[in-house]
Amino acid sequence: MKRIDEQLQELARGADEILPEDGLEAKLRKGRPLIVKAGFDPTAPDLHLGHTVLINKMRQFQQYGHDVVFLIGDFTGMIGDPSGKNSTRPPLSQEEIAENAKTYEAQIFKILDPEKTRVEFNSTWMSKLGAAGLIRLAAQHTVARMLERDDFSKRYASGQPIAIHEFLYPLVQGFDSVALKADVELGGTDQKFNLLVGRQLQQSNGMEPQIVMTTPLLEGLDGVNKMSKSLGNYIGITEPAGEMFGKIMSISDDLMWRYFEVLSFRPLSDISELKAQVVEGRNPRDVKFELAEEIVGRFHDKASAMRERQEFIARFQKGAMPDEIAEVRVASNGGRLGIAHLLKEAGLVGSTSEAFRMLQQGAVRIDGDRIDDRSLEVAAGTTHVFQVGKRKFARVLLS
RNA sequence: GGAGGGGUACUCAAGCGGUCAACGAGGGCAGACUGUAAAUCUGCUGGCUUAGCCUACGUAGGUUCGAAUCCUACCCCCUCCA
Repeated sequence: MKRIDEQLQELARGADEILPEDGLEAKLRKGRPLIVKAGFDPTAPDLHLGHTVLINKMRQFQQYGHDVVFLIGDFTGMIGDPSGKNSTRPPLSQEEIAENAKTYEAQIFKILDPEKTRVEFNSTWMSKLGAAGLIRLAAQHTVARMLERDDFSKRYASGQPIAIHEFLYPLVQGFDSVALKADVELGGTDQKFNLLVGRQLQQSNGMEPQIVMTTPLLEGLDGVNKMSKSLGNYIGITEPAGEMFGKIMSISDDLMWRYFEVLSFRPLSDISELKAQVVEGRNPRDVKFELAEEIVGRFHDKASAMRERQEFIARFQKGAMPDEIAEVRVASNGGRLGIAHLLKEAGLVGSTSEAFRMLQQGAVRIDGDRIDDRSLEVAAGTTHVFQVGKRKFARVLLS
């Protein structure tokens, strides 16, 4: 096991809060592998880089030799984390849960070591607990403490309903820590309350309370809002290599350092070195290349990461066409086809109206030559590369 | 149960009989500049058999030469009182 102060420094990296502050060091000094728990929702996982901040943290613990538990909250899933929606989710079937767990594994094992990761389901112990056990559990916490949760107190103050079962969510999550004898629990900043309930329940059960570590919500591509699917500012970890590379390259220089901190596996010392190089005049773009290559390499492989880098240079620095352009067959009706319709049929624009707009704005190129003639017709039997904007290409065979 | 307010394009939000495919802001897209950065500037942002048509302002009707704007009914949201 590595030296404790080195562990501490890297483990604290990018973490939002560690509670209590000096608790982690005390735990590490025990000199045994710690049980590190992080819980996940059992609904169909479609992870993006924002989610991986937490998983990366799990990986770090794993690398330092700790016992990392990937906990799938199949029991808690029935409750649904309180959000004011005030509805109980229909429980997922055994099959669905198993399937979602597999999907999780396929995604998280790009980061975590499958050999060293314990995957658990909280229904294992929760379904054995029974009604009596649940009542005993509920007896260990008070309404006043529940209402400390920001979400609850706001709703209570403004007269919004809080269903009783919503109180069970933090309790069950906390009980998971009791059942697993967790030393550390990781979660997003929004989980802070739930994580702290775990501490309290462990104490009630005569255990030493776990350390709570929260990871920040990662900013999305726009650098302002949290990365989320609904805002469209995300990088999904199953995205194609080219997409992923391009998206990382499109982030601002400032944001790049943030991503380095929480997404890169490189030690902090490397990152300080890179920062120093940029101050000395190194082009930040080249540093960004390194980040993009590392991330793409993680979720695909080294070879495709390098390929995407070459592709990127050729395409955007030298203005070349991409190597691989999707081929599309488009049927003309009677030997010719108007440019607007061709672009629509080829899927480069959403409507003919949009095609006309793009033409007007000078966004359309045929074989690299800009065209703005909206009445242009293309003869059948020809093949050309059509381009709309900087990134949409199609090789169109007009028949 | 009673009283009032409101539903407009991706979002927020003007308009309250014609000049409204609908002000403005955000977002998005495109162009310029670049490092496909960021910032900035400019334009666009319903559809089509594209320079003219068609469909759109909660839903369905009605009044009118003409309605997002007026009337009726219905649906849905919010606030206050009980």
